[in-house]
Amino acid sequence: MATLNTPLISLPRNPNSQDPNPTSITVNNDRYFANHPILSAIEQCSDTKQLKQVHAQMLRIGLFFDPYSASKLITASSLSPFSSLDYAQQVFDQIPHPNLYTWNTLIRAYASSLDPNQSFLVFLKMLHRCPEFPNKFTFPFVIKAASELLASRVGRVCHGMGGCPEEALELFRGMEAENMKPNDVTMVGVLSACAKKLDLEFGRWVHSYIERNKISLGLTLSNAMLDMYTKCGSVEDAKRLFDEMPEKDIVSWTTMLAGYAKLGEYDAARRVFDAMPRQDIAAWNALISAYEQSGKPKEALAIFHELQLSQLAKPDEVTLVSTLSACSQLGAMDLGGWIHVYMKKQGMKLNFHLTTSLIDMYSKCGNLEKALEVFFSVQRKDVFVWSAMIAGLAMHGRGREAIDLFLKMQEAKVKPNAVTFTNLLCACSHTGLVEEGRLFFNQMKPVYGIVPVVKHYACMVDILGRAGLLEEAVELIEKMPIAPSASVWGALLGACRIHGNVDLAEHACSRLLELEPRNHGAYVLLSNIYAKSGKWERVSGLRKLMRDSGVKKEPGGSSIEANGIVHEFLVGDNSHPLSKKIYSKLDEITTSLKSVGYVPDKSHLLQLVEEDDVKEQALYLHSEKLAIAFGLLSMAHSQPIRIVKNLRVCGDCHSFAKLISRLYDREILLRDRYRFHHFRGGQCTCMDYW
DNA sequence: GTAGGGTTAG
Repeated sequence: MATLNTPLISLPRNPNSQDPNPTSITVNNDRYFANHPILSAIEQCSDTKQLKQVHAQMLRIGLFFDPYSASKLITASSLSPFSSLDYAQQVFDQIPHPNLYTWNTLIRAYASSLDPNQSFLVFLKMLHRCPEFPNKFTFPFVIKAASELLASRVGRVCHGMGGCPEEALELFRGMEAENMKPNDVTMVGVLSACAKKLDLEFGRWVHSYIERNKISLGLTLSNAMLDMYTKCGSVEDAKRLFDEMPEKDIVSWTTMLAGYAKLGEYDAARRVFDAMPRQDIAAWNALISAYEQSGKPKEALAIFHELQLSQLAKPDEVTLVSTLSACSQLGAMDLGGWIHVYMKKQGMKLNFHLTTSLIDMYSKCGNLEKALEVFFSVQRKDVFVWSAMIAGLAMHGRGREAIDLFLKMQEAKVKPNAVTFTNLLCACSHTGLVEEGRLFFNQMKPVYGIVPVVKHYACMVDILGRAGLLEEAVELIEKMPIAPSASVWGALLGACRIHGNVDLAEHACSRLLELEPRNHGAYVLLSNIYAKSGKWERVSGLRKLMRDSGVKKEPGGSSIEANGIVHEFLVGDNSHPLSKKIYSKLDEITTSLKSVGYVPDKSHLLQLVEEDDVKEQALYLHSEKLAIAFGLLSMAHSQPIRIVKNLRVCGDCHSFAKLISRLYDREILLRDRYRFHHFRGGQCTCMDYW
């Protein structure tokens, strides 16, 4: 055994000598000592006595505290012809902090023993004591023989846990450790959990596991696997499986359809839709929701209309949730309201999803009172319902009420989540509630157990920055435990615009552009700041920079719903059939506004427009002005003018709208990228704080 | 028994 005396040069410190706490030097690199000569000596042992000698040697020179080496010892003591599980357990118990590899080895040892159920106990201990999560090596070791009875029980539990994929997967792992052979029903639950966790690697492993264990791949299990592949982002794997399936049903087709649609491959999705033997409502819903969720609300509504015309299927709750969401995005309140009436006529009961969508739709379409009506009309409310209502109040600048609602939510014992806090902080920001914002932000972790993520920091920077507390905002950014995102710098930049801080703006802008070089919003904001302080040469420098780097300003657009039809206007748009009338109406408005002292604020107009175009300023009329003029032309006086804009409203359009609301005695509801502006009698609900 | 389509967000 001369090799046993080989000095252990490669060990950084001797763990077995003076160190009172040998655990501290456990090497985490499993293969660090893979070539140590002692390890081959282990393999040469032919009885327990020899093995014990090697063990002693390993302890003496410290090699034992290397997890990989210790595992070799466990393997030898448990799996060799002279195996002794008791001894293997002893060896294991000497390891101060066994790592995943070591645990796996012991589980494997028990799984191969006469009493495989023991491996389940070891597995439970591992879940309790091992800081690492079980991995794919944990399972193959422990699956030997099992009881079908228990397997199906666990299968059901897995299914019951469809809200908690994590636990379902853990159960599967636990089940394997208990030596229960999973059947196809179990695997459906496991795949469904994979799909929810978006774990492709594990999903692929489960696939091969199913094949290796000859679990019957029936229609349902195949469908579950299709779903796993599409959800985990591999539509290729799904397609391959789909083509191989001897039997397909409507679920298989819909799964493929949804897979393509979610990837934005709408043509492929449509081909699947048209090719399937029959389109039930789920298939329609898959198309509608894919469009709605990828910011294509018009396309979503077009499909909804097609569905109604075809009468091939009846809209259900899911259809209406997606369609309402499309209405929210567009500000299409007539259609949204129609859906609400339709639901009542159908006798549909409001579930949480529908309630949330209705509140969101009414809020985003500008009818906050109606949103509140829905909110108070339902008895039971979940965190989505509460959060949507808080968001609604927030975007309408009713921060105090949002906070009140947040407090009521706790009386109702509904636990707020991260989104609730985003909405709440948003409410504080729009209403300038600095103290409250600070308080809630600081309470998140200690009181509610919610760790602030970057979005919450962005809100907080926004709250502080808007209020002019730029130093405190910068301090917060510097102290952030996570890397500030573009939105954090964006919030700071926005604050610099309000408070005219050019130096800080330049800093924030450059940090933002480091993260998102093509963020045109950053250029526009900085340009606004330069323009406001009269630094025109810097404005043109910025313009050149944008041109050279090929960054284009996102064109502003506004939409307005009149008599059930959504009309869209782009900046300088003259494509509307009533364009001529709209422009002459605008002339008329401008003249009358000027007579009461309106002075167009050109700094917003000039900002990033090419020199030559500036001469044709009329071509660059902001879209909200066109939409307002159209609203005045085509809507009854009693009707408020509701406009949705894709960008933030500029100062000039803001004062323009205020004046119109007084001069023409019209209510104007303008939703911009960040919030609502509710103009009435020459005032705006944002109190000019936006 | 199990599988497809859904809600709040700087």
